[in-house]
Amino acid sequence: MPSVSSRLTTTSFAILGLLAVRSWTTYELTKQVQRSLHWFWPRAERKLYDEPKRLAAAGLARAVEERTGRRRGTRYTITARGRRELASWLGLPPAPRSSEFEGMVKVFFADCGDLAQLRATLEQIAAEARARIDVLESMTGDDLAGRSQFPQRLHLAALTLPFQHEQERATLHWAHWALTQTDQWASTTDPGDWDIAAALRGTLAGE
Amino acid sequence: MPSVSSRLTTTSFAILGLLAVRSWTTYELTKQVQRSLHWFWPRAERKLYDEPKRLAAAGLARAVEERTGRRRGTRYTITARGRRELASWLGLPPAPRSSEFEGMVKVFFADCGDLAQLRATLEQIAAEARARIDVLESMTGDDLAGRSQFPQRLHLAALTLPFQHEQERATLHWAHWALTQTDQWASTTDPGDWDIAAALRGTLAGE
DNA sequence: TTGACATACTGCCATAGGCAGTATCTATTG
DNA sequence: CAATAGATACTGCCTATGGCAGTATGTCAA
Repeated sequence: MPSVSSRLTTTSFAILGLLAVRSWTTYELTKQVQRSLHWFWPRAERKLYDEPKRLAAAGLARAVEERTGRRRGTRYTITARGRRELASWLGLPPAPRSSEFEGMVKVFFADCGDLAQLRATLEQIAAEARARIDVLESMTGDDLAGRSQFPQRLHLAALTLPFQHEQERATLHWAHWALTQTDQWASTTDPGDWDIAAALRGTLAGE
Repeated sequence: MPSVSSRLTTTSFAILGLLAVRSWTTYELTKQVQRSLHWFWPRAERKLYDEPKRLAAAGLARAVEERTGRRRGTRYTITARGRRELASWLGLPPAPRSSEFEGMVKVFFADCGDLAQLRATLEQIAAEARARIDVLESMTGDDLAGRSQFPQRLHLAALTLPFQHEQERATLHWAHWALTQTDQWASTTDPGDWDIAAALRGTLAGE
């Protein structure tokens, strides 16, 4: 059991937010995080078993053990104090965005490998963005068709989904652009006649 | 001293990549990560003192102690084996992108707070994106003006900078759009006459 | 009845974040 | 010349987190 004095983190409040929507078992929480939070606050499944315990220890959630036959299960529900802490937290300035993009690390150091590797990486970046767009389109289609999980929160989904779509579309567009640009490269250390300055100027102009 | 059997991580290869460009002291590495890698592979400064040691222990980098008077310093240089491992790693498929966006967590759970908090969060998201655009424009301007730190790698900067610009512009654009949409909301739980379906349809159309 | 999948959860170990601290050099200012 | 601020250099310590692998039980279809 984690110490009650452990501090609350963004993950704590993110899970509190889900508990504010409804009560969940930890297994349900892991599924819901995968479906929603993962887009902008990804967390390891393993830790989603610990966090609700920490919230309960801090008095921000209540844990109730359930049984299905001999198989135990714990259901977590937010407390009034948890709602107040969450409301307070929402009033604090958010931490800066941060992004982990291993594919971009590979592009950035492409000169240590060969052109086929760089292009394969770009193809993989494009494929992942495409797959994510499919998932987002499916989710948005469900919402439009009235199959929303939480209809009373639809306006919030309508606020956040556009951002995710835009990020994935921008990533797909960039990967395609980069594939086109590198098509004329002689090697990863020799871009041939590629107009670097034009690419940089295009960057400033927002092309 | 970390165990030689410790596995290599994306961070290991990212640091190897910087060592492939030139040799660095750890303090120089922390500054360079802040300037470049941080955009797509942010890492805590504290750990950037450990990682080169791990690379040296694994035979992928060489550490040479220097002295300035009585103040010690260690300079790290990539080894031939390190270059080969880096080249191999570049041929592996990249891990999925992931993003931590605390501001979006707050937007997503805005119904637990009030409208002023939501709008303040959106303003802060916009302010940060704007600040980042300024930094990126300055970097791109330097590159265009021939003040590039590594002119022989300019083609790689011209490949990766457009992506960063686009991400920040898309974020700024979205924050402004969200501010406009929420302007007509009665509260965080009542969007008034806001056309949710139109917003969702706009999402699919890429508006 | 069996096997696959769903549900439920933890131990363990490594990586990573972050705060705070100590140490020394350099340059500027009074 | 002395003091101060900033740059350079680094580690201890503690918590948060990722991830693998494992055990356990229920449900359903073949």
